[in-house]
Amino acid sequence: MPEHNEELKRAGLKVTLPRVKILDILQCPNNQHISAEDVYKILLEHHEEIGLATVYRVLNQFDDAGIVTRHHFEGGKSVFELTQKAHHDHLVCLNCGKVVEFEDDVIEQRQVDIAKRNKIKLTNHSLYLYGECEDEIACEKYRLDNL
Amino acid sequence: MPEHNEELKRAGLKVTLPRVKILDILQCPNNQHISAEDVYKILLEHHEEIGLATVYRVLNQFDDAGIVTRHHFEGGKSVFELTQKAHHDHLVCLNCGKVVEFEDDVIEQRQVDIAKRNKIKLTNHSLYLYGECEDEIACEKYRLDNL
DNA sequence: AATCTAATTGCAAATAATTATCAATTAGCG
DNA sequence: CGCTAATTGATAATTATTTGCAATTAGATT
Repeated sequence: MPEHNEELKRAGLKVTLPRVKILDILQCPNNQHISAEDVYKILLEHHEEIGLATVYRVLNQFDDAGIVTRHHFEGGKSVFELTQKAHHDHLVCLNCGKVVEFEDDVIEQRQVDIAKRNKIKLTNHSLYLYGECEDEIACEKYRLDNL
Repeated sequence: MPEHNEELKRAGLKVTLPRVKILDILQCPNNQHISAEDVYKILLEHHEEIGLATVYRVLNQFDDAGIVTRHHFEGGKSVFELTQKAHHDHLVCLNCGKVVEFEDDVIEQRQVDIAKRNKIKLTNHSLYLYGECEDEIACEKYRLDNL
């Protein structure tokens, strides 16, 4: 927990209950790639009286501070994940919602080359692969577990 | 124009004024990668009395029929482009909004491999590169021209 | 060409995701 | 401990998009 305090202070943010709780939730392996709405739902389940507006505000502050990374998966709403040390991209199952992270140096390098060739200084990129789990039974189980 | 009629009929859609006008707009080189709102604005400029809801509905029908492809660039709103024969990805300048299309067979192939390795049947993907034009003068000019 | 019917449209109201307002509360420096 | 700016909660506002429904219309059928 004290590591949370440090992270927040480093970002110039006061250590408040909403921020610490939200970091706790983001840290949980089940909650990688989670939407603001879902963070809010989990807070409710934990009987934390934190407003949805605060969740949005805090996630935006975390994004600005680089603590979380925002993604726009298909489906309209933003999802957030704790910023990892290493860059990676995402593979998403459209049936069960499972997200697999991957990194591919060849793809990364070709992106840089393409940008250079077009005389554009690359600032960031998003690569999302969408598909369906080949193991349908495991897929359905995952979907139900994360209803 | 008759080519529009054929395209619509093939999709099982009646040939109506809104649909033809919207296809006209999408076809214009200036309007590749255009939002529903912007299609609507152009219709207004052309004094076409077509409602915004109709624009959304038609674009969705075109998307379902494969006539257009929907993209989620950064910034929240969907943009549409006429579906091209060949798949391609996009490079977007965050200053002027210019969109460059590119295709890279190596990247495509690696995506397929990554999906296979993770036992997910790839259905589609989105790859967007974001950056800033290196030629700032041309960039600013482009931005102003497309205010 | 007149008729018919299901598809289409326009408008306005409804949703969904997110942001802004503002008064009340609070972290943490002095 | 007191102060002040940062933070929060509740609610209203915004933005992007969809939906309900009555009126209109494309195009198949007489």
